[in-house]
Amino acid sequence: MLSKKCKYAIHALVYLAERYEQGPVQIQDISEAQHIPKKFLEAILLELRHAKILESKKGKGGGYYLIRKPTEVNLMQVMRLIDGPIALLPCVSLNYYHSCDECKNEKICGIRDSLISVRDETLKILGNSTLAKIVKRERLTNK
Amino acid sequence: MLSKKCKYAIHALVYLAERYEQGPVQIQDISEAQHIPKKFLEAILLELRHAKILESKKGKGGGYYLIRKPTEVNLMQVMRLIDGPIALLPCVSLNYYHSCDECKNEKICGIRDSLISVRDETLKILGNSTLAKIVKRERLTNK
DNA sequence: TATTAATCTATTGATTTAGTAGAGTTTTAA
DNA sequence: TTAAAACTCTACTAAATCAATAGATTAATA
Repeated sequence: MLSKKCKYAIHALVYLAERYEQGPVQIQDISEAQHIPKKFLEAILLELRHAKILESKKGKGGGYYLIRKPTEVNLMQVMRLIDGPIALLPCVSLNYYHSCDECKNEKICGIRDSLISVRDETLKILGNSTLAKIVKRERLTNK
Repeated sequence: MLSKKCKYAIHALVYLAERYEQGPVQIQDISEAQHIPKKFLEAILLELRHAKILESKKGKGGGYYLIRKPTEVNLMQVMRLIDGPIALLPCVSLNYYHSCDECKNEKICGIRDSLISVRDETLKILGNSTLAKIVKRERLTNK
């Protein structure tokens, strides 16, 4: 399961993608529109800024805005950033690999194959789910 | 990520599948072979018994054993039992569904489509990963 | 220079995870 | 019939993570 934090991050990013290149959007605005606790959202947006997905502007007329194209930000990146590994076990993770201490021999472990398949399929779908596509989908459904 | 509990459960089941129809296996035995804390394993096996995957025999010569064929127990069942939902959000879960309180309209939510795809692909793979296949895989690799 | 809005540090309560302790019950075999 | 083996059940605990809050600070702008 995704953490609430991650879900919030995704919703905030989709909201900002809808307003791409339309100037900064205030935390308050996102918070109210997406029903995310303001202070919690602050921390999330800051993290996304450190990851160079967002940039911010202080003072009057300030706020947050996307600095990457909505076609270049996907769910895989966001989930890894906020929640960490996507794989179901550390020993099949690409970005957060570490071996299972219990397993004497990883090569022989019969459950890894399945989990590697799950990981690959999941990454394929999430990597393909860009903010642009999500926004497009919402606009179509809303018609 | 799977919990340790779930990983332990899978390893214990694979161990028992290797010994299918060969009589009860003691907790102690599984615990040592798979490096699982004995008391923790006790609780896990009990849960698997309540789920009618295992049965136990008390007293001398007792232990745990599979009461379903290794071809009829798969990772999907075990993960759902021990860790709960496989889906990445409650609102796309088949067995543990509940709506997101924040989302005003689930139909419009653009991220659900991707997460439904992830869920379906994951279920397909995990549902296909039976204990029998895992045991077979380990035996082949071990050759 | 007052106001607006992000930034940063720190803390907190609730929940989950991973495990432990110990008394109780059932079964078998000597 | 009784001792030992082995599962059963209840309760507890430490540590980590999650979800959120508080408050002081800094920067930009009109």
